[in-house]
Amino acid sequence: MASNVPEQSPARAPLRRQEVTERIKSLILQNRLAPGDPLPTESELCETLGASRSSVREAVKVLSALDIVEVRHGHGTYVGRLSLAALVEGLTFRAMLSRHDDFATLAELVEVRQVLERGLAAPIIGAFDDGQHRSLAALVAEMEELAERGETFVEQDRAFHLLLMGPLHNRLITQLTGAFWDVHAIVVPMLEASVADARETAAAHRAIVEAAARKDVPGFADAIAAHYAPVLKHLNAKMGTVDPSWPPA
Amino acid sequence: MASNVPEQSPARAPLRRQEVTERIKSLILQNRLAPGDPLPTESELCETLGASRSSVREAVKVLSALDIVEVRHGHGTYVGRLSLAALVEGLTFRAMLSRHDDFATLAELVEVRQVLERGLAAPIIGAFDDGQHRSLAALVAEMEELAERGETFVEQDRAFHLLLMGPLHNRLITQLTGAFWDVHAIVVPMLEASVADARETAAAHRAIVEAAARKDVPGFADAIAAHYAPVLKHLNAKMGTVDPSWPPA
DNA sequence: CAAAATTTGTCCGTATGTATC
DNA sequence: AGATACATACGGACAAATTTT
Repeated sequence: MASNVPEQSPARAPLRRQEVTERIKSLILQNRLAPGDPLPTESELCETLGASRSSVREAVKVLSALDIVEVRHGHGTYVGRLSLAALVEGLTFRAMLSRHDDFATLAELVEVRQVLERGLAAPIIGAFDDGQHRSLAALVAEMEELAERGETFVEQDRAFHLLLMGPLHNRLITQLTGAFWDVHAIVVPMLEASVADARETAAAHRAIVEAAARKDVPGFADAIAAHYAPVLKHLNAKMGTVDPSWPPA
Repeated sequence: MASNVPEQSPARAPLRRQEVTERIKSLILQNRLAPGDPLPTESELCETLGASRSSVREAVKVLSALDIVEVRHGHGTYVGRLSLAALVEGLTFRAMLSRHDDFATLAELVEVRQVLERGLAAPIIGAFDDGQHRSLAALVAEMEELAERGETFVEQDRAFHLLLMGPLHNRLITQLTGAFWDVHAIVVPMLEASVADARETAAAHRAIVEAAARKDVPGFADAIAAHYAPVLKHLNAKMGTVDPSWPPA
């Protein structure tokens, strides 16, 4: 059960690409660069680091996948936004791969989202103010309007949950919320697991806002649970379901 | 090689590497491969996908960074373990980059860990049984023994928190716990932010186990809070601290 | 508008290191 | 130890995208 830290059996020659990767990271750290700051060009990195262009490029691509670096074709290489894009891509792939047997991965994801929001009930309500109330109420109104017309409201839904977390001033929580939501939004349509009734979902969001406005912590937690309950029920009901017609060519 | 179809305006030709990346992912999905299953060799992928080695290699490196693919030098390419290694690397880098100004990133990380464990108090206690009690108590005993000798116990600490989450049967929660813990363990030593007193930490873990054994949900949540409180206090106290002597050459 | 300069993207050929039989 | 299969690394050439002149 060793954690994923150095493994040094027979001191093996470190791979060239790995060396370059680490040195680029050090370059950013030691120069205290910020997202958007320019990095040396490929050829400059080749000279500085004494590596071929192939090695440098592969290293840059790895860092690009982690959003530590951002590459713009014909323009240059820059420090990345350090987002959780890699988490989204990894979890999305995992969910799609496990989908054939069951929907366990997706259900686990929903559980985590629920734990985060329920566990943060007290601080969320503590920081709940009028401005936030108005913004959330407006989003819910949009949801209800769209639901009545038989339309969906993915954008409003995402904004709602992010806005709920915003006042906590914890960027990691906000980004995790967004990341988990993104995975869900990407995977669910591919499962053809039609979402719950839109009106029901809109009503659940309204209940969350109202509980928060009442400063009712247990009520808020219950409203969160009620919001996720139909999703979890639906996923658990589809366990074992297989759609052999997907993915298409 | 002139394009007989002049691509006009917004529809930009997708990059070769991106195409290859997607097709390798599709290859895994459509063939329902599992972690450890072998993938075609580089040259085979070049033929199948009609791309050069460079493009294939860069694509494979990206997938390797996400642990969707695993490359063993001189052996072959295989489906990866789909771990959260990319999350660990990304968060670690972010924490080290933000360290110059403050310890906000690390503090946010600790908050998330706390929310997860506190929010899961009820299900954890619901699934708490004798075997788990013995395992956790044994770990705590080791901690106390090591603390008395003035030693640390990172391995026992990591195992403790993973064991706490184990019975929930939610792999995502378990992996997130491990990932967050890893980031913390990697970053903290680099900050020279000396950890709290080992005996105090061991005692906090014992309090958690005892509350769980009593089936005392609020007591468990309080014990979790008491466990993280000194860490958060310490991080907040160091806000703005800068150690110009790091990193070394 | 057009050409040039800069930078990343792609391809090829070759040589080397590594693991397995 | 040798042979084979595979990934790693290098260098050069040209294509594509972007900005500047």
